[in-house]
Amino acid sequence: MNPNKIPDIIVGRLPIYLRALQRMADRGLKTTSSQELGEHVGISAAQIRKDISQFGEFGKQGTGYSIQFLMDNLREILKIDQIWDVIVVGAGDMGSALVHYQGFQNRGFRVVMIFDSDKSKVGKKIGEFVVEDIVNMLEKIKSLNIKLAMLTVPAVAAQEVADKLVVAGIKAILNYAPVSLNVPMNVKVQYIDPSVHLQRMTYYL
Amino acid sequence: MNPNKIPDIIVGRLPIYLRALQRMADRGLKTTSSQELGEHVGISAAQIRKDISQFGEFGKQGTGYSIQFLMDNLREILKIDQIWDVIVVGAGDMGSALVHYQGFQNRGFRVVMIFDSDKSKVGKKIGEFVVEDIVNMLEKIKSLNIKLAMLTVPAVAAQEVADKLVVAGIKAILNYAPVSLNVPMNVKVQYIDPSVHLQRMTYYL
DNA sequence: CCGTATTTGTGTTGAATTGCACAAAACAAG
DNA sequence: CTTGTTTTGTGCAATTCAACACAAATACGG
Ligand SMILES: NC(=O)c1ccc[n+]([C@@H]2O[C@H](COP(=O)([O-])OP(=O)(O)OC[C@H]3O[C@@H](n4cnc5c(N)ncnc54)[C@H](O)[C@@H]3O)[C@@H](O)[C@H]2O)c1
Ligand SMILES: NC(=O)c1ccc[n+]([C@@H]2O[C@H](COP(=O)([O-])OP(=O)(O)OC[C@H]3O[C@@H](n4cnc5c(N)ncnc54)[C@H](O)[C@@H]3O)[C@@H](O)[C@H]2O)c1
Repeated sequence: MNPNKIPDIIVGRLPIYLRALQRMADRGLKTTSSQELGEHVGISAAQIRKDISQFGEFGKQGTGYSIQFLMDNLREILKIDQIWDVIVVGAGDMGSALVHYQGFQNRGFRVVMIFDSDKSKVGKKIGEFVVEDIVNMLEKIKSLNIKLAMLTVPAVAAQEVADKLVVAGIKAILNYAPVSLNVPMNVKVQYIDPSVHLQRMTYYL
Repeated sequence: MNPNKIPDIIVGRLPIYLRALQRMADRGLKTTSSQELGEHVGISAAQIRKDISQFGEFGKQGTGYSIQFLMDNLREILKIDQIWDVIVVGAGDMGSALVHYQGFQNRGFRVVMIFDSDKSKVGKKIGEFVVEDIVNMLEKIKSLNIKLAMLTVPAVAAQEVADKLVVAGIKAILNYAPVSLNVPMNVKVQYIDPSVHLQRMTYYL
């Protein structure tokens, strides 16, 4: 693997490539080209080739890429050649949907626990999980050595809970609360806010 | 308003600024500065000033920005100085969560209908809505002149449903299905896929 | 085995984006 | 009114990102 610093923007596209490759593999295809992959994901062939070539030479001239081989390598690059345990914090509608969601399987993740502060929810079952009390969260995260969390608490509680997650050793937060989080530089945050996403499109209407 | 073409990347940051401003307004603040706003959203003050100045002069030297005034202008720029009707397609866990979600209020959107193809779901209530049959979707979208849709069907059905949405006149799709969509250039798509977002962070672990 | 078609990886160029720095405006205090 | 402080808007420089274009490698048909 190349020791050079890879731009975030390139890393951000790799999961998109991987997702498209997985769909091709599901349809029984064995090889593809930067051209074909580009048509699927809406990115130029040249850019795809350049992105992939940052990490090594995975294609064959004249033939293109072996889908399986490229997927294996992308998974390794993204460190999802393993299953990451993820916790959910906030056992409301969104937290429940995520716990029920079967789509993390085969994508590198597994929900292992869900936490809430509401005593009337603690102990209740959601899918196969029992809602855990947030007061035990730090201890559980540490003992299970969990690095990833999805945050589905109300906006007003999000920063406070994020602080707890950081203290517990969480290194990446997928934040569903509609608020920007303040975390140390070594902790990554990604945001999902449907209002923001919709607002990015209404400008063009 | 400046007639110049504004880069997508700038438009994409405006909703983030707006969200932070709304939170400041909720806390009773009246003015802010590019410096302060930047600390909240994790973007440099210079960049915020340059982004905002693409659309006009909304600040006062020495004082900063009136939060209310800047919010009003950002809403107008993003065309959310109105309420957009949005439909949900796919009445599963995610579709239900979106229908129940109160967070679209005050952000420019209102869910008005939810569709599904499963006859056993059609007619059932989800929140205050009755699930509509997807066979009536084209007609309903056209008669209500709806431009926005959130797509929460399984990946295998997503492209087919997206095609129907395009035919019906939908101009912006928020796609929750883990697949890239192929749509005409005049239709915008935004993607929400928690696996992709998580995969963008594991690289750095 | 040869000629044609395909497709990668990459050096180079060009475009887009960000960062820097400061004049000019606004305000507050005395 | 003057002086000192704050903060915007923006020209310019630096950096980052994307597009182009092509040599080199491979496959294939005959
Ligand atoms: N439901 C959606 O479709 C949707 C969509 C987009 C974003 N969101 C956002 O996701 C978050 C959750 O949404 P929701 O609809 O599930 O809300 P919800 O109110 O149904 O659930 C929030 C849960 O968080 C728990 N909680 C509150 N404070 C907590 C704390 N300090 N520690 C631990 N748990 C705490 C509550 O007890 C509740 O169970 C919100 O920020 C919301 O804005 C939701
Ligand atoms: N649940 C989650 O937390 C979650 C998270 C991320 C992404 N997603 C994605 O969102 C989508 C929906 O997820 P879900 O958990 O709600 O799934 P789900 O299976 O619970 O719901 C899907 C719904 O779509 C309906 N449907 C199927 N084909 C249809 C068609 N052609 N036209 C109209 N409706 C159709 C089904 O009847 C079902 O009601 C999936 O693509 C999933 O990958 C879900």
